[in-house]
Amino acid sequence: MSEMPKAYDPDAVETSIFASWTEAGYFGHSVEPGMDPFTIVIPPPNVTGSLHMGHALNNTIQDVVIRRSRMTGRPTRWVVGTDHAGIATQNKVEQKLAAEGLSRYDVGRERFIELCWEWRAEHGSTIISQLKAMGCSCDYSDEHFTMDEPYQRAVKRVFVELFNEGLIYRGKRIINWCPRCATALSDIEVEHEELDSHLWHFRYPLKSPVAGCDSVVVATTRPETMLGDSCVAVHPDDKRYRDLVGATVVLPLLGREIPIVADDYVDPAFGTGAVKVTPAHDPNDFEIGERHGCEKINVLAADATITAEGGPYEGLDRFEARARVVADMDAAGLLVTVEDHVHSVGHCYRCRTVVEPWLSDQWFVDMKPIAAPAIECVRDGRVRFHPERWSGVYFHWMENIRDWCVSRQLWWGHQIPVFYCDTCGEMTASEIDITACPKCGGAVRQDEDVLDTWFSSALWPFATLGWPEENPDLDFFYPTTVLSTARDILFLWVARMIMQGLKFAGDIPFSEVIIHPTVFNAEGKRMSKSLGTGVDPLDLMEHYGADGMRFGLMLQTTGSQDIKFAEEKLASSRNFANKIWNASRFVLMNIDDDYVPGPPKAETVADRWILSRLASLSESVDLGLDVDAARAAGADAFQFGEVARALYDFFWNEFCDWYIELAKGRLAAGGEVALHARRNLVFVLDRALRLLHPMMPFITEEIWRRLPLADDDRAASLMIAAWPTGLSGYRDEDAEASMRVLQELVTEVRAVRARYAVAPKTQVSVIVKAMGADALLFESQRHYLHELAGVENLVIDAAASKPPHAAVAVAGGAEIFVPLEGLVDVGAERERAGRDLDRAQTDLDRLTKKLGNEGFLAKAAPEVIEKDRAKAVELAAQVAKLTEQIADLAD
RNA sequence: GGGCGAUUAGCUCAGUGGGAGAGCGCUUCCUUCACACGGAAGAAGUCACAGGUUCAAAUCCUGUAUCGCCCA
Repeated sequence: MSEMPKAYDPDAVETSIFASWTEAGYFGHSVEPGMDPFTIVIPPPNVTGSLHMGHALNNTIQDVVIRRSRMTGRPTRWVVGTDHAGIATQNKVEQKLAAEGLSRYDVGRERFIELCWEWRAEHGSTIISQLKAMGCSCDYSDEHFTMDEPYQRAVKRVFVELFNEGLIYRGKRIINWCPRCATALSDIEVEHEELDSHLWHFRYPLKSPVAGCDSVVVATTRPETMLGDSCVAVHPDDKRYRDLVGATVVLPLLGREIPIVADDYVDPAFGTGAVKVTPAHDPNDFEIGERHGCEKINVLAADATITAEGGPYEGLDRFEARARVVADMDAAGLLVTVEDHVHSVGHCYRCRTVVEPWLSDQWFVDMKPIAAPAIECVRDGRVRFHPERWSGVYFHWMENIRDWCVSRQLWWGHQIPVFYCDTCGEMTASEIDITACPKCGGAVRQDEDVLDTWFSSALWPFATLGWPEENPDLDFFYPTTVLSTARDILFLWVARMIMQGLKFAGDIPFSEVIIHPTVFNAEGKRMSKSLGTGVDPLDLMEHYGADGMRFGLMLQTTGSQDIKFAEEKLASSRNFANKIWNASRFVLMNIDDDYVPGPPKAETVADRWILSRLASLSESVDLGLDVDAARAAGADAFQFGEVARALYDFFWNEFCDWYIELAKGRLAAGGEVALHARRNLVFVLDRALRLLHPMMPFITEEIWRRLPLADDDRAASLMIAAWPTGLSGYRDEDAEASMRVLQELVTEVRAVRARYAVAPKTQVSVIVKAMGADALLFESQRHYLHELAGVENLVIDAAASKPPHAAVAVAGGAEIFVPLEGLVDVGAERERAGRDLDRAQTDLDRLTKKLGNEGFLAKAAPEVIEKDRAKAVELAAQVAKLTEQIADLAD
């Protein structure tokens, strides 16, 4: 066995360990009838993407739960792949063309799509290789892409079935138009932002005065849209305008004559109570226009310049047009006033351009019928959110769901499988491309638009398993088990997968949905590459190792919905890895070739204690990671932060700080004593490494392979070794209580040494005044005081009294005297003992009062009362001892 | 306007009814044969604020303030 270096070097092990896992085929999957599979589909990262902190967190979470499941022996499968990301990919390729002075129209649709595939071949595996660097145990032999040929068939099948059922329709509606991307967006792809703007009040003259009134004042936040006004609306009950309903307004600047109508939608309290109505450029105005039969005048072109309808403003950009309209109204004396106004402006979620509500022909999915079963499956608990409160957010959206605009004016994506006949006008949806109209045989042309990328990603959990073909994989692995994702795609993706899974795969797509926290930077701002506020996970892995980054993220993954990224947690995680490395190194250095593996043997208080703590750790890890264990205990699962802390505390504060130190003496003793100490160390280390492996796969694997284990415990890799079970028999409350007393004694003696700066090598004498169980415990474990506190001469005596020139302390029920000839500062000792006394007295007073409270005694749980009584007795004894010590120190 | 979350040590955050905790930072000491990416000891908090429930509140309820997110 090779010597272990003095410090853990992630670079030296990660690549080779990962290669060994790959070569051994551990990432693969197999159908094992009769077994309960554990499946995850990865949220497919954009093919244009590279790993960011959100990916790093989310994929660590998935790897943690899937590695644990694999170790429990369940057949596991982690489906990996990428999303074709319509807008983002198209942008990349267009940018490349632009560098050559070309647009997509110059190369044509067919060539452009070829270029997209080329781009994907060249760049599309970046993020997959980054997942490998993180150690993610995805099945890389089974990689999917949302534009794969079989996937395209699934998308077409879904579209055609929805079409034939009448759940997909085409219509002229107001949609959200991104002028930069030149495509429609669905409602939830628009991000609203409050902006400081103005409310402009315009005077619109009447054609002829009515009841002495010759004009009406309207207020608007988008002045340029007045070019498309086709009526003015007032509330029917608004007395101010009652006489004007039916009158005609002459639209300034253009001279168009438009009516004044009465409509309930108008809020009399907003602005002037009269609103200009632009049916082609506002969804509410569209409704008003429909009700009153007004013209829909489209004054914006696809690139957000003014159309010919805008008369003299034709060709101007929308913001330029706004300025000109305002200026011209002002010049005409029709600008009444300008108020400051904050309003919510929609931006494209891909490019941040201000979107325009715009009238155009688009395809929509009628959502209400497919939403109902998707609401039900969460309501009845078949699908559960973690944390549970996200189900409320889901319900709210699903219950108010609106039709989904699924057409996009892009080239890269799933082209809508609808064919129009130029001869008879028939519209046919077909899974296979057709060239002739099935009705009249005339020539057909396919709809030019593509589907929303989310339309295809909604099929991810079953399309990746081979749907719509019936096959064993789909039967066995669907529904999947866990879906882990960020909250920002709860509606865009998660809800739609649930709806489509139920509708097309006949079952929920997954049962557990983990909504993980969002990672913000240290200032609490969104991480953004363009703003330079991001942190690159690859840099972090370079500094802290993959395990350090993973564990550091897990430490920060608490119930909170935000993480303010704390890099120092990664530093402590790297240090933690090094600590484990060195503890393991110590254990292995103390094992020679003659060592015979064997079961652990709880010979000493320390052995019983560490085994009990190990059992407790095992339970905590299961509770935090296993959904069934958590549910049985009435808790929510997926408590990654708590699990990470439990592992950290066990390894560092219990195994390293105490157990290894306690074992040193026995190792030195040789013979049977040393043999059992070694076996215990190896056993505890083995089980603890298994528990840690899902979070820190590399270092645990590297160490574990070096452990001299019995054949029963061996496996070719820790990755496929058995998950620890059956440790609960090691629980031992007595050993834990004894250990607490011993630790207290050691700590008190160390504190005395530190107080008087006793040199580390100098041994001290200690007199302990103790009786009963404490005395027996100290007697049996007296060597520990020597090993851990440098105590050479320990006297345990129930009748001891304080020698002169001694430092004093109390631990549990025992009094401690440390004679330090010529060193002791009596004043300092008194001060110290006085502080201890104050603290003990305060606690005792509080408890005495509590125990004297009738209400407490009558209503509190008996074990709580008992615990407080025992504590009060101990405190009373301490108070007496400290009082006595202080009196002695007065001499 | 509606909903959700947060407010605990200098910083980042755990802790959901019964003794205020961790990591980092800080102070003192120590390179002792696993580890200085280390060890030992220590200082440090009005648990945002105000009411309420309870024998008992950081924890449950109500309200307020501040910050963040989502929806309309």
